[in-house]
Amino acid sequence: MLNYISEETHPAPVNLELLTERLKVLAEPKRLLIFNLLMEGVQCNCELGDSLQIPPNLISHHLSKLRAVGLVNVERDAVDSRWVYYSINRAALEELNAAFGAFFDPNRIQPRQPKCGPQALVIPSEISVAKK
Amino acid sequence: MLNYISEETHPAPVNLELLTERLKVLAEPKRLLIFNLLMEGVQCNCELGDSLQIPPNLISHHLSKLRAVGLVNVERDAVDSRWVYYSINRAALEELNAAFGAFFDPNRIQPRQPKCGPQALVIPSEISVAKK
DNA sequence: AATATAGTTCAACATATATTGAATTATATT
DNA sequence: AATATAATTCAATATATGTTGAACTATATT
Repeated sequence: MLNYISEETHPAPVNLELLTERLKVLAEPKRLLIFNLLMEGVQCNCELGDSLQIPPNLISHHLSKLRAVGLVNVERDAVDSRWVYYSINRAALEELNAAFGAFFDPNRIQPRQPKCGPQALVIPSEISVAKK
Repeated sequence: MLNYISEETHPAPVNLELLTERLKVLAEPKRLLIFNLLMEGVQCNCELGDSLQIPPNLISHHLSKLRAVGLVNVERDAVDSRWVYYSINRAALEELNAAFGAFFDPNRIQPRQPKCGPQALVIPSEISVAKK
């Protein structure tokens, strides 16, 4: 696991570890397609596999990754418990949306503050003069 | 490259291929830290490496990935072209934000529409009755 | 009780990519 | 001209993870 050591001097507006974890899971073509189908309310393993032409064991694998980061819920059919239904975890999705929006907010972009390069030698003194 | 074949029957609200590509690049701990620093206006390879305790060649590698998907811009120092300055591509970031927000919008979540499982045998006929 | 069904788990394999150290490029300094 | 500097490129390696086929679990049906 990575040491987010720069957090001390350069704090990010969100939990970077959690954000990375979730993005990693979502940044996979087939999982994003599965996620898209779940957004539409499709839920059993079989239908996901049929729609995407992916074998059920692979669907299982990808769903378990999505579950592991809390983005997807599971539920067994009350009548016939062989069927398993998957759904989007709305709270987790809202959390993800908020975190993503906060971290990748274009308004966070700051202009260059040169601490290296030729200008770094010049500008600091100019600033200190300007301040007085 | 994956065939986004389900696009026909289950269209996503955004270009999934581009979104996956960019998320893949961002879903890496060190790159997210680099990105965070760039948001603060830090830009040369050397300072990124110093802050994050990462060798310059590895910084180069990660920056090239970020550049490859258009999220980061490059510029050489006008006075001393040995220095290279990196910055966030604001337009790309705005595009990414919009796409992410559209795809992961919690309001897109639909209730289950059973097409398989025990209830699938019952409900369709009920619907057709209800429609008449 | 035997068989069928929905789904998961497992081990083996394939593939992608992060990491490392050395070599290279291009420019600036002495 | 020789050396130093900032950064990139390259080949080799390590690591993570998607994919596959077979075995397995649990429940339902006949």
